[in-house]
Amino acid sequence: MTKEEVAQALEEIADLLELQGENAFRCKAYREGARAIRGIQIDLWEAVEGNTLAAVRGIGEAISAKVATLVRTGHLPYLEELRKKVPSGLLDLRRVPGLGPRRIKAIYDALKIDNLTLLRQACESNQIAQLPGFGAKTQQKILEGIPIAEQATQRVRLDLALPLGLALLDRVRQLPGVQRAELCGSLRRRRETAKDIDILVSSDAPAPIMHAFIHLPEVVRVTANGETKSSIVASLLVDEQRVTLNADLRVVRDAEFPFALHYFTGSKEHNIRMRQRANERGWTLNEYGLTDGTTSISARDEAELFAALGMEFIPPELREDTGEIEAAAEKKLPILLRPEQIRGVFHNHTVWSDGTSSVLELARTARRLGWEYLGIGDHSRSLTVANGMSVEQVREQWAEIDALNRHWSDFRIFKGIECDILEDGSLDYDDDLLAQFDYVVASVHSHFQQSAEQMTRRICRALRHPSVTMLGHATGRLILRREGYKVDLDAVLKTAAEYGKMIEINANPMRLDLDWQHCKKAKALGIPLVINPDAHSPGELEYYRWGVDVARRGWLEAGDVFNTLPLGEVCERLAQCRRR
DNA sequence: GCCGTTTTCGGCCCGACTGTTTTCAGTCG
Repeated sequence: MTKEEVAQALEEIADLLELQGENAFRCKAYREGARAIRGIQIDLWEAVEGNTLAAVRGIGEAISAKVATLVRTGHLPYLEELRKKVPSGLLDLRRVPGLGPRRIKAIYDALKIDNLTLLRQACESNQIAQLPGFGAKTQQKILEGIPIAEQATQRVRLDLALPLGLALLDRVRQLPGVQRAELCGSLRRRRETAKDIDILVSSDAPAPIMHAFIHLPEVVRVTANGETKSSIVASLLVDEQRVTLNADLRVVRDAEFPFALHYFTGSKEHNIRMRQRANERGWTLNEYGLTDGTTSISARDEAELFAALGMEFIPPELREDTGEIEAAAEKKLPILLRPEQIRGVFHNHTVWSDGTSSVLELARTARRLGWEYLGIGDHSRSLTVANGMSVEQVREQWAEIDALNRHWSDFRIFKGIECDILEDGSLDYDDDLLAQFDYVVASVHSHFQQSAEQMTRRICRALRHPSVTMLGHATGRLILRREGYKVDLDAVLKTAAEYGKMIEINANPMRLDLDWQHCKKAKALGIPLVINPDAHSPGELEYYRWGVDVARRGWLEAGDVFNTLPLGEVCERLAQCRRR
């Protein structure tokens, strides 16, 4: 049992106790326990055997005993008993925004509703609004939240799906008889979420490959098994989280591979336009080839396929029919940003607020990544839940960074802040202090439910502040979990352009915010984008790669992204921003 | 369930918001 699995078991206990109406602090204690388990530095097995678990803050006698049982046996009778008492569907209801444990329990006790389908029916027949403590508005909110909850159970975030896809691809590539193999579909295009994994293989002998595929160790169920196509349900631990997804394998002959690769990569909209283009030239394009009915055009790879239609190679990330076909025909596609062009990042958290490591630990990792600079942007004072920094702490942190900066001549730590944009668009410290940071990331962390007008006015006001350098996570969305706040992003972009402000691509795979669609708009307005991992630990600095994917989908080139600049130019530009 | 120079019982972060109420419960961050 991994720490993560133990932590998830404790969280499940918390969820189930909550749904039973258990004392909220008792539930919270299990959540704290889960957090503590995730945070312990030593090996879990050693901690259990050495009997040191109960000494960890947040873990007492009861939880350490349960963890010991879990680690030693892989089971926990207490949890299994709880599961029997609480219908499993109630956990799905927790995904509905605005539905917490108490309302779920109330709904279940009154109407025996234990799944999303029954919940929708009850809303539609006006039964929820009749319950004490509920009303028409609550019922409407629940009804609107059900699709979000359903979606959350169907799609999987890219950062979880891609490792599973790559693991399967790696297995497939090892199989005898496989000539070429690639991931296709939304994973290849690097969409934010995936609903399945598509793998394409070329081979002259599909049968043994099919057989091997459905017997891979990751397979938990076989849903289809034909001569050239098989479907499975695959499962893998990714970052200690269990990820389960459908996966399809298609086998074609090697001459067909480029056409099939293009076809199965999509998007559907892109493919339709490509087939239209082929038709205009008297050709037919499908997954097996490009032909005029009598002769077929051969292509060794996708580039030759595009060339046959008079186009540049279109990188998979651009294949959304948002202008890439026309640009490729005119040979005007952008030269997309590459991960190795990133030279540093801003907006990262340390133990000064809610991060897990010191400034020094983050800086060491940044240097190992080959970067020239690292920006620290801890939380500002209002965000007490994230241990936001007081003015005194800000000054202490500056002293620490100044001291560290004396160690390196080829590396620089910038003194930044992730400053809360308060309810009215003012900032969280006075102007004098703000002016002394190397840069300021301004972010919204409160009053999410303001009207679009209020929120837009609020963010635009913050952007006009002379000390603000860049806007953090522009919409606050959490992928598959929470919609962003209502805001007129076009107006925000316009203001950013007008006042010379940058906009962050928050590369945390749960956020990816600014999204790729708006990156394109920002680029058109000449707004510099900044890829920020929003790291809360050294390992999370690597999140920047997900931000590069967003940038690529947003047509960004190195010149559009601020943190591709070398240290000297970054210093100059930040100084310029402060003088304005 | 956890914790302890307010301590072994009685707190536990808390303010804002929404929708439901007519003073408050539930949810969220």
